[in-house]
Amino acid sequence: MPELPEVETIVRGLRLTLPGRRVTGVRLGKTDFIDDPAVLERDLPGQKILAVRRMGKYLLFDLEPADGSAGGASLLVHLGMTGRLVTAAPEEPEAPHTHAFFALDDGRELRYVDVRRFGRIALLAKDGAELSKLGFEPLEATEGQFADKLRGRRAPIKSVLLDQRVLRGIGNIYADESLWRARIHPLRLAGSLTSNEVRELLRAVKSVLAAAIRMRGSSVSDYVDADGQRGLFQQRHRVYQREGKKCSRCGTAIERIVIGGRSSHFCPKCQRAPRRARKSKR
DNA sequence: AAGATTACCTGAAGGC
DNA sequence: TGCCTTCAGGTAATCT
Repeated sequence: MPELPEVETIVRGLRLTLPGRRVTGVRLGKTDFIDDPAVLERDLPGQKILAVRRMGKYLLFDLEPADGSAGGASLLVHLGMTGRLVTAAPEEPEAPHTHAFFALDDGRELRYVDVRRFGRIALLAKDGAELSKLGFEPLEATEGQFADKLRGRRAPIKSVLLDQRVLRGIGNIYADESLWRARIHPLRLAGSLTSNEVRELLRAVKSVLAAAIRMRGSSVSDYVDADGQRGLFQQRHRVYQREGKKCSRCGTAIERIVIGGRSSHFCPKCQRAPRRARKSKR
């Protein structure tokens, strides 16, 4: 599923061709995941793509109106679980579940494909409050900023890592992998982490995200980048979807539990359970 | 009001 | 073989 490293890889790919292109037409299929389809069809054609950016797991295409005025709107795309953005020649057959076609002035098309339609497309006005609730960009956050976000929170650290208001862009894969690297059990209450643990966790988050970006993301189910290429970081996963396999540090079998409705993978030896959650052992 | 739970959606996988 | 159930999870809505 597309998390920060996957979205970053897609953004870097789209940046090679999209800036400077003008959208010449919009064609939509199913629209139940689009904020206001009529507005998109009416207002997007004619606008020029100035830049392609990422905020957490969101892609943002900064736009300039046809008349060159300073409109400052942006096209927002979230890939949900199964969303894909690909460029194609108009005559190329469309993949199943292709729900949006954006024709470009170089004769090509940007297409949005999404089996489950958990994604989102919206046209944002300039300075919309839309993304203001997002937390820090993980690769730029400081230890102090991260610590402030964790202070007093009584939810499991696993759930807090998934909370986009804390650090934006982390999903289930990188939450589990970060906690393993930092040797912190996913059920630990976020506010109970020591300052050493907070520091180690942020270091782990940054190193795992950076490594995943270098390997062009994780292709677990159906993620591919803007060129249709799979990522490679799934080869480096230490716990995610490795239940029953040996921990690469200590050889103990990886376990899976459900936290907040999400599966969580960890090493029961490297990541010591809080007292409250420890199973009685004889 | 933070934390927990559920709905949304479809295809893959497993059970029988 | 085929039908049924379960699972995957990002986010928003709904609960407690």
